[in-house]
Amino acid sequence: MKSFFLTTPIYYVNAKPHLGHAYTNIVADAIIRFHKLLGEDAFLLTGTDEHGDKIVQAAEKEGVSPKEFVDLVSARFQELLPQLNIDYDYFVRTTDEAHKNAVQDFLQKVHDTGDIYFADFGGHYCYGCERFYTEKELENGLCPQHRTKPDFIHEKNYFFRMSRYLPWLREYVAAHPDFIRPERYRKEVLAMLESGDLEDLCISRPKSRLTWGIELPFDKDYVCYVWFDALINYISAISWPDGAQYARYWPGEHLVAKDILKPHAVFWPTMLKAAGLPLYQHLNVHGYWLSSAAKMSKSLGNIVEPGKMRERFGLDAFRYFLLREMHFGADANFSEDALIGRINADLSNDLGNLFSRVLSMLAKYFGSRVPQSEQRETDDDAIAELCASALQNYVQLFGRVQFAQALESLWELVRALNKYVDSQAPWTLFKQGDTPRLAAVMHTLLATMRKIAVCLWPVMPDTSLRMLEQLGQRTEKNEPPVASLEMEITSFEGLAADTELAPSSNLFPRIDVKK
RNA sequence: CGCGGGGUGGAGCAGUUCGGUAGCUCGUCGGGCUCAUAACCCGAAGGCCACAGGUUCAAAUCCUGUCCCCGCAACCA
Repeated sequence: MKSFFLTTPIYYVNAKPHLGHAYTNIVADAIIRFHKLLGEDAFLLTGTDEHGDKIVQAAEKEGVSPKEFVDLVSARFQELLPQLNIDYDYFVRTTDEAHKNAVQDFLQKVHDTGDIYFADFGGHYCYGCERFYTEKELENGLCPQHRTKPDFIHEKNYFFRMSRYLPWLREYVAAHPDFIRPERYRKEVLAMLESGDLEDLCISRPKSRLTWGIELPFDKDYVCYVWFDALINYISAISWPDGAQYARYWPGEHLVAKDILKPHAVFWPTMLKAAGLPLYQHLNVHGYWLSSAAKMSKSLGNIVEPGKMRERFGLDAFRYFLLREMHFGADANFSEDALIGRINADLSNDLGNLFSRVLSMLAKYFGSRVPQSEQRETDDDAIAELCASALQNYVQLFGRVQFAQALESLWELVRALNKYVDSQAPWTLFKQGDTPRLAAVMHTLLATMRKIAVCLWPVMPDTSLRMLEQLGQRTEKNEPPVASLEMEITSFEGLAADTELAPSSNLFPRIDVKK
């Protein structure tokens, strides 16, 4: 069985989860389910990033130890996952012993090759940002974020000789168009690599300044700083270097938002290269949800709370909206009007109503049993052909993380079915007593609806199964409804005659817009 | 001249790689149907594709220049 491995970023635990986290998780879950639907052995990793100064400060503010603090917040992130129906396989924490050991192994390995060196470093350090600034970056000698004067600190630190691998990386990215996607971010990375602004990476902090971190294996007076800690979670969680899971699942792919493009597109590949490990297969980068055309932020008070959306509109409708509305990679606007618009137009009117009208006709004309189909005509064949091509596009686009386009392709089929109902006018066939023709039309409708329901499982897992149950299909909670989606493309069969159907359907009630 | 993305009917977007009748969804207006969740189907109005040049038989698409918006720094996916 083919294996598939996907990671979300590990979330930094000093803030409350919001729409962005929900989106990343839902996309990750949809991708994982898509691969399961293709019959693959898919593994989803998510987790929390728990080291650093800010954690210590936040813990102090709450009057608890750093360990107690991260336990609490990490749990809060983990609790969110079942609420969004995220089918993850492992939740990694950077405070896990296994992770710490892996980070130390990795550091030692790179140190042994001579790519980590110790050097004097002087710079303008802002304690608020927990980072050094160059002269150029300062504004009037002040930190651009905190508007405070940074301290000039002179200290020795460890550096990763990243510059050595940059020319190689540039070649690699140029030669592999799919490595970073969508294209816009690949271009941005290429520009970064060609700018010459990138240098070696400072990877340590002296313990005198920071203790809440992983100790360097080759110097007990230092802890590891950010990226050599955080990024390694992607392999520490699957038991690198010696575990069976690592052997089975690596290399996998990553899903991140655009704010952490550089670490994932530049630092991480060079780190892997230096340690002699295979590179990941794809870096999938998504954009931001904006609220009234502004970035969501606590200070603007335009935060969207996923929990509330779920309660009001249903989880699956919410998931559908997020995947359909945002063109993966680009920013998108979130508004309740847009959400309600999608629910009413796509889900209630097009899809829900299709199920409602067809199942209701089946109840009237065939006692809610799948009729035997014998008399197929060219109109029916046209639907079967359209169905095959829509599914093929769906699979292809979904695989390229183009979810909006994939769903659009599926909806072309949904709309075609509504049209087909009108053009065939089963109610007229019924009045005329043309049972063979009526049976063929109804069978064509049901068979296509079944395919649509199957395709939607990654996006709307619960509703997909509900649709299939209404079509008399046997389903298992949280299991892919078919063994292989690809087989569904090549054959139009899949619905046995005489199967008992639901007498009626109301999958997505319309949302009344009060004026 | 820092780098990147974007500017397409009222709204949101696709199309730009490899030039050839400007497309989709929503909204609006008119009609049809009656199986259905006041839904579905058909038709119509509405765009000098940011602006100015250029290449070409032909440009939203290629080239040059200009203007405007957004990221690359932030509590943040």
